[in-house]
Amino acid sequence: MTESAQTASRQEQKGRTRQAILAAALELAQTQGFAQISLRQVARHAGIVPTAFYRHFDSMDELGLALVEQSFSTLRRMIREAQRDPKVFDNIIDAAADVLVEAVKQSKAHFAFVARERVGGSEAVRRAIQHELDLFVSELAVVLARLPNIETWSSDDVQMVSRLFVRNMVSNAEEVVEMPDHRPDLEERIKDGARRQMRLIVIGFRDWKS
Amino acid sequence: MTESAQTASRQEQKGRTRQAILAAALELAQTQGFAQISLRQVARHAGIVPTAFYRHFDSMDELGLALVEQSFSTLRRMIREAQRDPKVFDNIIDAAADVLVEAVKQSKAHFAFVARERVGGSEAVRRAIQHELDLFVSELAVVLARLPNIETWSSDDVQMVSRLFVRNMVSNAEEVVEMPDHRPDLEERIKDGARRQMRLIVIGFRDWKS
DNA sequence: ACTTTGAGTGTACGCACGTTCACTCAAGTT
DNA sequence: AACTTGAGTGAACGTGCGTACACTCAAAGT
Repeated sequence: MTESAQTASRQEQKGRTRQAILAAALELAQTQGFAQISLRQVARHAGIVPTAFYRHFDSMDELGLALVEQSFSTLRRMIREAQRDPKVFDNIIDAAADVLVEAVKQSKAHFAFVARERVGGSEAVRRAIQHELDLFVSELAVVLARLPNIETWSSDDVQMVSRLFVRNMVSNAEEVVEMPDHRPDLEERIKDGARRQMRLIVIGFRDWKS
Repeated sequence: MTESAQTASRQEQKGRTRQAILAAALELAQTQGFAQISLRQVARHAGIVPTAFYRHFDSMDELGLALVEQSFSTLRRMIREAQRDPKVFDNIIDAAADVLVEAVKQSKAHFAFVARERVGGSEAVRRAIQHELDLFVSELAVVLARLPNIETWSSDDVQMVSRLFVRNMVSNAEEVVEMPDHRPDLEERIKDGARRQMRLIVIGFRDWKS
């Protein structure tokens, strides 16, 4: 990449190339899975020479970790925005199902990456994703604990419900990822399934405690 | 492998080598994931020369499919045996949790393979696993439908509960797989979690239908 | 006793890979 | 205007890969 845009402060350009690498890796990972793509493929797709890759990441593993970070920061932003919506208090379940499907649709590639590499990736990437998911369970527990009905539960119980929610989120995200594009019927089905499952968890939990 | 055992009818020997290849692939897949191991690695580990591999499988993909088949036939055998145990009728939930943990512990490698390649594998392997899991949902639905309490439910409802059970089974299998060896405390925790989750599903479902 | 069959061997090939190294040349600094 | 910095280049290396091909040599078939 001798040139790339006329707007080019040095660090701007570096950031742009970095993003190009991330985007290239994410796209390639879609079809073959991140674990099986090569440094040279990524470089080629990003329009740089293999050795230039090292100016941005020490190894493919570090690229993977950067993608994990990017994926979860996207997710966190969406959750934070959704929390501002007052309907969350009325009906957390429907809101969560909507957010889930919307979020996954909007950044399918990131979710696909996380879903795949969570179990299929390298040791380092797998650990990073598991750590982020654990964090996410705790964060969601905090949100849930503030909800009517739930605010009286013990924090252990809230934690477990949160874990079940996240587990279900992962499962449903996998389904949305595998879903062919432009099939609103399937999408509605998955949303509906997610809603039912979450309701199930809440109801089952409530009744079983009594 | 010029020789391997003195008992050697030709097809016996071929079968033995085939098993050696399958075992080698399964073991290697444990650490790195099946998708990233090479034909040559498998051959080396199985004690044959790379070209001999082709006498048994046309490609690594076909080897993967064979492993899928092997994994699920192991699982099916265990389920079939467990069904003969009368306690299944009294308490399908505890029985299922026991079977799950026992089965996964006993053939950890196969479960690890399935859990990983279900999302991380090649297109062909992924599809094969998904297909087997779909089959399994239907088979389990048949078993469930015969159970007291459940026998009055609609078949759609039974199918959905079955799907949730299987989804949970996959999640818990993943956990057992990641579990370090010789930690009966963790094992009991996972079993307990699985039991609670299944109870949750059943209770939630029953109460919500009413 | 002979021929046929086919699992396993050994060599050799072209290819993509990760990484090294010395380089260019524009942006940023003095 | 001269100097420094560092993102991107391009050639070269050693390695492991999948696969082709000609082979050996016992078991199985006649």
